[in-house]
Amino acid sequence: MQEIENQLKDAIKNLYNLDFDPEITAAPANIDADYSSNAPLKLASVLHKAPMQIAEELNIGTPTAPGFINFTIADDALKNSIDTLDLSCGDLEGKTIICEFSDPNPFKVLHVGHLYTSIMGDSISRLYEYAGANVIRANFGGDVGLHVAKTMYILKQKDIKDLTIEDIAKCYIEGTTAYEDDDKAKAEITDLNKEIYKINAEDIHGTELSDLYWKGRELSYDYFKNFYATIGIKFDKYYPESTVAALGLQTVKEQLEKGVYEMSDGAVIFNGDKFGLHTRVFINKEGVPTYEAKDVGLIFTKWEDYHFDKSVVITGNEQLEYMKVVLKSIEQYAPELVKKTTHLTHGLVKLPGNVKMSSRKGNFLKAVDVLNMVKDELKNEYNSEDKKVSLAATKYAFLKYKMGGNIIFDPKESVKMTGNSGPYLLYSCVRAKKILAGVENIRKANIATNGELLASEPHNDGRERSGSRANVLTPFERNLMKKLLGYKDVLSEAVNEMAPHKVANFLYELAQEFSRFYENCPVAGAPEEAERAKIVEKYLNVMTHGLNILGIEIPEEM
RNA sequence: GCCUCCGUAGCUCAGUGGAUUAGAGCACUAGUCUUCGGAACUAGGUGUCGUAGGUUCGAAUCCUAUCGGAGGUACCA
Repeated sequence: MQEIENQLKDAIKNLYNLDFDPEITAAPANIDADYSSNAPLKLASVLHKAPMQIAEELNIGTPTAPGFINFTIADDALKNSIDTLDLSCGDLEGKTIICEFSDPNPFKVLHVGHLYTSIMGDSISRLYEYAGANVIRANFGGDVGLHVAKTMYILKQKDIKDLTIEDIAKCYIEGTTAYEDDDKAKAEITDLNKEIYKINAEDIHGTELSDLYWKGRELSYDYFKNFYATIGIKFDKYYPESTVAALGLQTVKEQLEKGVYEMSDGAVIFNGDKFGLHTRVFINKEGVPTYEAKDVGLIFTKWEDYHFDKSVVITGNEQLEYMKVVLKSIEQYAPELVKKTTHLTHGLVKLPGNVKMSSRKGNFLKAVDVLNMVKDELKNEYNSEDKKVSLAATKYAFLKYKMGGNIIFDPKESVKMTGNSGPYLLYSCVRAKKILAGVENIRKANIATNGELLASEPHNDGRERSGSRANVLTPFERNLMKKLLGYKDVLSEAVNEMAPHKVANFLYELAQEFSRFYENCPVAGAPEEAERAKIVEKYLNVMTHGLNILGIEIPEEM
């Protein structure tokens, strides 16, 4: 494929003295060719010639109306390309990329949205690692703030001996209700909020309130770490909001004097209206830094810690314009940091019927609920408790979607393990492994009966020898091989666009090709055993590689 | 009101300048199996690509308008 591109490029250069990067794509299934280029159509307006004329003048491949050039690749060339298929990529070698995602708040439970962003963020991190970057997975969360005060307000009224995360979750819902419905509670929670800031900032221990706070905080972080471990994700760095709040506060105050931020109604704001954005509060009239100021502190802290080449922040869509305001304000005094920062957003996870989940109201799906539903399905339908399979099903169910739009998570549908699903991919890999094991067994049996030398000869069962079968690959073999050759392009697209779903969808299509090959092309013991085994091996390499980018491991059996 | 994103098959989604016929999965129907494991394969689609204009040799894809949905819109995150 690369050779075709180079040949075409040279032909264009020689004939028209033009530097042009032709696009080569896989030909559509109903066309009798393997690859195709639309270069003549693209060149038509530049050269002021009819596309077909250009296609013919180039004298390469097969010119086809209205101006495509089609290419058919010979079996030997195809085999050679498969043999030399190289998956390595060093585009981001030496770069440091900090990837922030998941961002759960202590004193709250992890819901399905956290599961989604965690899986997505990890996969994007893996894409960068594949490209050679040093990736730091960062996790930012509010260990101080109103939500903590709301939870603590209820928590301190109760006499709980062994505090659990469920207690905390329940108290948060009660606290939010009290805050919204009861003015007296609201005032107390506001005071409590300031008190908690103080406990945190001055590291106060020994009082009833501070002990409860530190206990709850520790419990939350342990709970997060345990959960991430069960889904196979590890963060390199936790940034509790309290650790960046001071720097944020200080920075905003400094820039207030320089006129970037302004006072309004007793609060420090950034007037985004000037930039076509909206205005937001960075320090509220109580003197407490809001999330905005903390994000200012965070970006500078990240820079001090890592001197990153790129900083990716993944959050929900609802923070899109919020983040624009924050970044626009920072751009006024640290434009180089903003230039290195990319904000990626994902949609909400909703229940069928477009029901929005709300942790404040308590009608939501917890992250662990989703894992359990998948586990139950696997147990009930396939009598299996394989953790790799249930995790693959969960991860793939989220990763196959393009990031950005809302996801409708139907618990019944999303746990299915047929069709375009993680287990389907794994199943094809397990089959591929069985094939290779079968081939190996035959080889061993041959050694036992014929000795090492004879057995190393190509397998011969009286029919044609495999070496004599050049240029008669079946369509099933050809399709699978061509698909395999398309993997690298998909990978580089996925890296550039930070789009794991492209890898996911490619792997599914690849697995479909493999299944067709599997149904139609026997390997072990067949005359074509040697070259087919090579294809299967390559398939397994590519699948292992791609699934690794999705954070999915292949089991031995299933 | 203003800003951002989305609208593709009954449902959930890919495709975002290129191929006479816009693709997958789910669901539904009918087949394939003494198999290298059936979590599989094959066959079955009357889709106003939200609507209307425009740009282009060519538009689901780009532009404009419009309708519908979601999110945001100063002291939550």
